[in-house]
Amino acid sequence: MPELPEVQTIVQSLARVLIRRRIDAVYINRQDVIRPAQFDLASHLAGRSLTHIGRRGKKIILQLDDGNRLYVHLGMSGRLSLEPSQAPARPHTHVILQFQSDQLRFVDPRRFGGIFWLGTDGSAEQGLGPEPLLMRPRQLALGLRGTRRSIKTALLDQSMIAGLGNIYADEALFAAGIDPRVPANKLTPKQIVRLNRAIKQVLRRALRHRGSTLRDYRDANGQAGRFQKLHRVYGRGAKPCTHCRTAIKRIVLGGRSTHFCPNCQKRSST
DNA sequence: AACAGCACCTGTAGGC
DNA sequence: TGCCTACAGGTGCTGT
Repeated sequence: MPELPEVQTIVQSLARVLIRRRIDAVYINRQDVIRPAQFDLASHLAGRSLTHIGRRGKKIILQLDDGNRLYVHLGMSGRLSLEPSQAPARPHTHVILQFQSDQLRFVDPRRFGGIFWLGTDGSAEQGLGPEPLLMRPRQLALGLRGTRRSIKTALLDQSMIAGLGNIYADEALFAAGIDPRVPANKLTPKQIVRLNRAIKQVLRRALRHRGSTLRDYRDANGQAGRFQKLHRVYGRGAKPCTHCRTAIKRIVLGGRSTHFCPNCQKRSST
């Protein structure tokens, strides 16, 4: 479900409320969303407070006052929601952190997400490429040079760039005027510069609109995002391109649906 | 050793 | 209404 803008939006709303607040209790309804398996999360969290909440790629990183850290990955359907303790818990609420009068609830119907204990030494960097908002064209060029996969598929590879997902990969390629099927190592230097700029531009705009809500994404306060209204290609198959009116095409690349304008995003464009 | 393909899960929307 | 299929903001494993 959530990509960088959605994750960042959640992090911001959580940080505003939870920093320095004590975790009074922890309720685990499903142990198997916690990694490592069998890890006793409750006893490591109870009585602690949060000193920092941040993000790396799509991981939400929580720092505790005893120096331990953990991260939450939301997978496709995960949510972190902050609700009054007495509010009824929705189905698939797997873990609850009890604060004074509120609860932070980890809800994840499909269970592709999870809660990962890092301890004091674990790193959230594992397998992650550069942060797209900080990325230099040279870093992008370096990564893309080494793969013949389609540029779309390459952008979804978190070790290439950390934080893009299916929506923002498609939107960035549209903004850059690049055909998603082009092999990554065939992009010209000019296209790479343009793509790097397009990625940042799309992500910043999405952040300003608090992410995209297609079906069930909500921030920590239950608010939907608004950026879906500004999508130019994602989910717009057969609709007219906002730029040239050509019908947006939907194809499958690397097993993921991919949307693009066959006129604005040409293989041959430089 | 890179890469395609599939598995992991549940919910929902659309066709008949 | 009910049954069936297709599809969904992601990733990790498998075999080639």
